[in-house]
Amino acid sequence: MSPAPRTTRQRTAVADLLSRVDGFRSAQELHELLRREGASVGLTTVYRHVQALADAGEVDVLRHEDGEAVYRRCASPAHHHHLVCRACGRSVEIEGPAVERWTSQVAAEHGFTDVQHTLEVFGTCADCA
Amino acid sequence: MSPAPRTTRQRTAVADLLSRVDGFRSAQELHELLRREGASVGLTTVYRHVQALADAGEVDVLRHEDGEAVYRRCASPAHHHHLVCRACGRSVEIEGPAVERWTSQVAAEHGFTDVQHTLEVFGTCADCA
DNA sequence: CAGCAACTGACAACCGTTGTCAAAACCAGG
DNA sequence: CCTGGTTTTGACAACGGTTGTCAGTTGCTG
Ligand SMILES: [Zn+2]
Ligand SMILES: [Zn+2]
Ligand SMILES: [Zn+2]
Ligand SMILES: [Zn+2]
Repeated sequence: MSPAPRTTRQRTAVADLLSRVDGFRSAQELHELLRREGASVGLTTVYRHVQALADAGEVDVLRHEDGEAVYRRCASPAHHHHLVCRACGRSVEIEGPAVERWTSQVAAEHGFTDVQHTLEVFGTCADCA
Repeated sequence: MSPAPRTTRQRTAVADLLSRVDGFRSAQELHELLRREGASVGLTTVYRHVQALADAGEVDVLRHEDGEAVYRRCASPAHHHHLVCRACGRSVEIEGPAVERWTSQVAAEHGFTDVQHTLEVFGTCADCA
């Protein structure tokens, strides 16, 4: 089984930052924020931790239109989706039981198995409008 | 205004291939398929046409988990989503009026404007299972 | 206080994609 | 048909986000 990860200054710094920040941020943005705070962490290391957290399900990942991955620590550990501001990245966790039902139903109708889905809603938030 | 694009061998080859192929394919896959058919087209040119078709709304684009863009000529010009096979790329166009209503409603509730959404369903199709 | 395994980070490599630009192909107008 | 200009093409280089490398550092355990 996987060995427990060590608690290093860098790991803590990345995890803490993700807890403090509101909205989805790219690895490079997080790297830059850390550098400004003085708690400098190598870019490679930021990538590693951010991915480890994603694998552990502690942060959510989604992709910008250009393919860049952005990360966010969400309040809910349960399956949910996001309403994301295009301008500032701020986001709201949303749930839609009806959508969940619909996706698995339509997939079954077409004989698909191992079904997953991605659903994100993008817009401009009130502050950015 | 934009000048009408010329009908060249390459443009026709890419458009035809997209019409014949069932499922989402990357620019590189399309390039390779064309090369095998003998109708060789430069990779750069494939990228250009595939993007032009996407801009014109004639093909749908979505992104694989790793960020690679894949393209497909869909039967319906109207807004729709996809049920995509992870293994072979084959896909079915799906519509969910309820989902459309739900997304705009929840976005409005949170004061978001200019709302768009992405929704794709991934699974393993019957043939690939 | 070892001593070893895990972690770090500067750097290079990777890969999909986009920019460049000279050569080739289209398409009027003559 | 030619011919001139405009568009298109494609080999190649550059780009940007991400991942691999590996020697040096750091936590942790015994
Ligand atoms: Zn905003
Ligand atoms: Zn869901
Ligand atoms: Zn399949
Ligand atoms: Zn929709």
